[in-house]
Amino acid sequence: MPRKRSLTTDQLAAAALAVVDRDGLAVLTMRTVAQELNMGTMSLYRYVSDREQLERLVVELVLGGVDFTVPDLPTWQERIAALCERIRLAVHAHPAMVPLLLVHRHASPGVRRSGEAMLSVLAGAGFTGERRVIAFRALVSYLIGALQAEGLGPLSGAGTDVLATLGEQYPYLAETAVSARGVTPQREFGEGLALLLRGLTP
Amino acid sequence: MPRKRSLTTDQLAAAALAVVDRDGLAVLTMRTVAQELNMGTMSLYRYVSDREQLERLVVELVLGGVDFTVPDLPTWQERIAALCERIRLAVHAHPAMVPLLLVHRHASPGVRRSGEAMLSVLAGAGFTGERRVIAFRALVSYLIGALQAEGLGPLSGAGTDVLATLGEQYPYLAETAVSARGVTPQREFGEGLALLLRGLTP
DNA sequence: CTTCGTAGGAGTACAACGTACGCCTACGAA
DNA sequence: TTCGTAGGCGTACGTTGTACTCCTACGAAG
Repeated sequence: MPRKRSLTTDQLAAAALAVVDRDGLAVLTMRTVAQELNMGTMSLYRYVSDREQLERLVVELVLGGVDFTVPDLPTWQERIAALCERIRLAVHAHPAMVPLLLVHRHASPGVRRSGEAMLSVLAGAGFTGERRVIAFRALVSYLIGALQAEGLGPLSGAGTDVLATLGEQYPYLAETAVSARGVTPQREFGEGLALLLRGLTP
Repeated sequence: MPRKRSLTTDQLAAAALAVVDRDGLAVLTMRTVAQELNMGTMSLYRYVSDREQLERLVVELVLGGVDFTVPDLPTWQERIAALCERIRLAVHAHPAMVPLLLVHRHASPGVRRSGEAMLSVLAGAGFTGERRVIAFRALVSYLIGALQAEGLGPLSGAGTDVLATLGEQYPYLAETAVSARGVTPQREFGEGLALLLRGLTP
C-alpha cells in the first residue's frame, strides 16, 4: 500500500462547512473547497466521487454531532421535543446548510438515525401501524419546514421588516409580522412543536 | 411604439413549467426553455431579467391557479384545512417544482396571498398577537415540510422500498415504511394537518 | 538500502450553464 | 414612405462539474 491519505473525510467535510458558514451555500464549489484545503481541485475526487457526495458529507458532519439517544424524560412528548431541539440546535449553528439537509435527506445516515430515534419514542408511546406513520410524517414535516423557515422565513429575520411595510395590501401579514418581532426562533420552534404534540395521541 | 411582444409572461412560465414537468427541475435552463418556445436563448431576457425571475414566474403560475378566498365552512379548522388542501392539490400537479416554492417563497405574491388568507382565518378564530404568530408559523412549517416530503419523502414513494430493506439497522424505520405503503399522500397530508389543528387553540 | 508498483495529487480540457454585449430587423407612429 | 424604438438572436466570456492523464511520493519487497 503506497502513500497515505493526507486528508480524512471529516477534514474535507469541515473545510466545506467552513466555506458555507463563511461565504454561504452559493460559493460551495469543488474549487473553493480545494482552495480552502490548499489542494488542487481534482484532488478532492480522491475522497468523494461527486459534488453531491461532498454535500452529503457536510450534512453528516452537522448531524453527526447530534446525540440521538432517547433522553430520559417523564413524558414521551418531552422526549420528542428534546430530540427535535437537539437537531434544531445543531442546525442552527450552520444555518446556511439547511437546504442541503432537504436535498440529501434521503441517503443520509444522520437523518435515518434521527428518524429511528423519533420512531422509537412514538412506538414506546403506543403509536402503531398507520397512526405511527401519520404521526411520524407530521413531525418530520414540521421539523423540516421549521428548520427551513428559521433561517429564511418571512416572519422572523430580514423578511419581517419588508412584510411589515406593505400593510395596505396584506394587512394581516403586516400585523402578524410586527408581532413576530418579539418571538425568538427558539420559542417559535418549540411552541409550534408543542402545538403539534398536543394534537398527537396514540 | 414599435413591434409587439410575441409572448406573454404566462406563456413563458407555461413553457418553463412544461419543461420541468416533463424532464425535471434539473433541466430547467434558459436554453431548454428557449428551445421549448422555438426562440433564441437570449430572447428570453426581453421578458425576464434573470433565471431567478423565470423561476418566480413558474411559482406564480402554479399558485395563481389556487383560489384563496376563505371557504364557507362551519369551523375555522375546516377552513384552514380546505385552504391547505387547495394548495396541496395545485402543487401536487407539478411535484418537480416544489423546491422552487421554497427558494422563492419570499418574493412571491402567491405565497403572500396564501399567508394572508390563512391569517384571516386565524384572526377570525380569535388568535391574536404572538399566539397568532406561533400558530401561523407552525402551519406554514407543516405545509412547507409536507409538500416537500410528498414528492421525495422517505416514507411514501420510491424511498419506502429502500428503507424497508434495511430492517436490521433501522428496525422502526423499516417497520414504519411497510405500514406507510397503505397511506396515500392525501391522507398523510390531511391527517397530519388534522393532528396539528387539534393542538391549536386560540 | 534499493527498487517497484500502487495510489495520491494536480494540470489540462471540455461541455453546459447564466448572461453581457451588440447587431439586425420588424413594425407602429409620423 | 420613413424613422426610431424595441424585439429577436448570435457571439462570447466567466464559472461550474468532472473526465482524462500525467507525475510522483511512499510502503512493501528484495
